[in-house]
Amino acid sequence: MGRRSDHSREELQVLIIEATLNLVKEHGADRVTARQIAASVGYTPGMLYSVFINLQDIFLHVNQVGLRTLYQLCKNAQLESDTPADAIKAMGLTYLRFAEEHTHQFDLMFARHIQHPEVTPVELSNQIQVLFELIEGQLRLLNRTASETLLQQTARSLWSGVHGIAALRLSNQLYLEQAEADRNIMAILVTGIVQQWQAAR
Amino acid sequence: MGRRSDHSREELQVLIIEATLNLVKEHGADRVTARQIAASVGYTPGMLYSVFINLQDIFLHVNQVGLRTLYQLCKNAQLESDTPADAIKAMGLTYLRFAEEHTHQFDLMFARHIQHPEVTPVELSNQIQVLFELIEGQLRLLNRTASETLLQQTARSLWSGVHGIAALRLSNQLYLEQAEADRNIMAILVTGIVQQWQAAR
DNA sequence: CCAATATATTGAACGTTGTTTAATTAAAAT
DNA sequence: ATTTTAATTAAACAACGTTCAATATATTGG
Repeated sequence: MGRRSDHSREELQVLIIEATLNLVKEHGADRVTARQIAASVGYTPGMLYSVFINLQDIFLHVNQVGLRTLYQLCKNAQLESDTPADAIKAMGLTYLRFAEEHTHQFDLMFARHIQHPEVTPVELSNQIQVLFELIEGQLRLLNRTASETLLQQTARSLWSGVHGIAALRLSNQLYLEQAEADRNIMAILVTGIVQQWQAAR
Repeated sequence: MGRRSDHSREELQVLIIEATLNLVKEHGADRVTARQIAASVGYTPGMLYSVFINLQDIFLHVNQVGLRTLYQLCKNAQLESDTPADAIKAMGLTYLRFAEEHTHQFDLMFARHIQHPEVTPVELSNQIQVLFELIEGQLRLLNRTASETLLQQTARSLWSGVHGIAALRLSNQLYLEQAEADRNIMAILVTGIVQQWQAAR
């Protein structure tokens, strides 16, 4: 048709990202096609490439939205908690819930090689580091003398642990029939690591 | 050409699986195509579908090989260890090393929705459960009174934790410059959980 | 030993996919 | 009103997984 300008470049960007997010949530990233995205914003596939570099670039932006959401959820969970240890458990629970309720989105965010680039863009890596800092902050409240290095490693140990539970849970590789098994496993992991951290000097 | 019978059905199966494993190791599963596999065993793509259902079926068989390898490596690591706690750490290290040395293969095995079916076939799930039992065996040596439920959950907490570290490590999402950071993080995780398990009743 | 049957393998096709680009068409500028 | 500019499209490309009729070779029966 030629120039339509129903939407500005920025509006188009937001439109595409939101449409893609919805499609991902419904069908999973690996079933979302450029033609689907284009159709759902009322344009042709070619247009997408005047706003983004390629599909991967679109998914990257979708993941930014996801990380922002996850951060807000963790932040809220933390604010509603009484003690630092509770805050950490609450964030873990939030993480598990997010993975469960937004499975496809979670997959896109963390499953390697599903549309992931060789190097994570700085905007994304910054957002992840901010999430780490949320845990580090709570940990520091529990132990003011331990080294910064140990603090960072402990935070990553917690984060990785919870992430692993979420990942295996989603692919049904925990092999425990009990309901809430993942919650219990998380509690074991978190309390074990936190106790050790509190005793560290 | 028609009937060639250079190889029996079973030979062909093994040939295809091995060829695919090599291609996966080199390029990653998402870059491996049916045409590549066929070419590397000296046949045309159509033939693959007389031996396997589809590409996903081939990858599933490749993963069986991977799990067998991983099991053997863990078993060896365990046998070379003096104490149960050491054995668990050694298996964790083995896991991290496997993920690092066979990144693409590891991705295919554990990254959700990279050619994964809705339900994991029983042969695969059995192999994973056997891996769990390796940890459970060592844990039991450290505490003979705690309940079976807690034992299973603790084993999964350890396994998930190590898995999470490997997964985040591979996608460069640990954000620690220090060499061997993943090893340290693993040590923190394992000792924390194991200590708690030893104290449990 | 040759003809008939059975079957392993192919070759070509189908419907998709992501991406590129020339052509088009409408808005903006003159 | 005409020219310029640029947003959008339509069509094409190569590559993908998969299917299936055609084919060529083994195996069988006479």
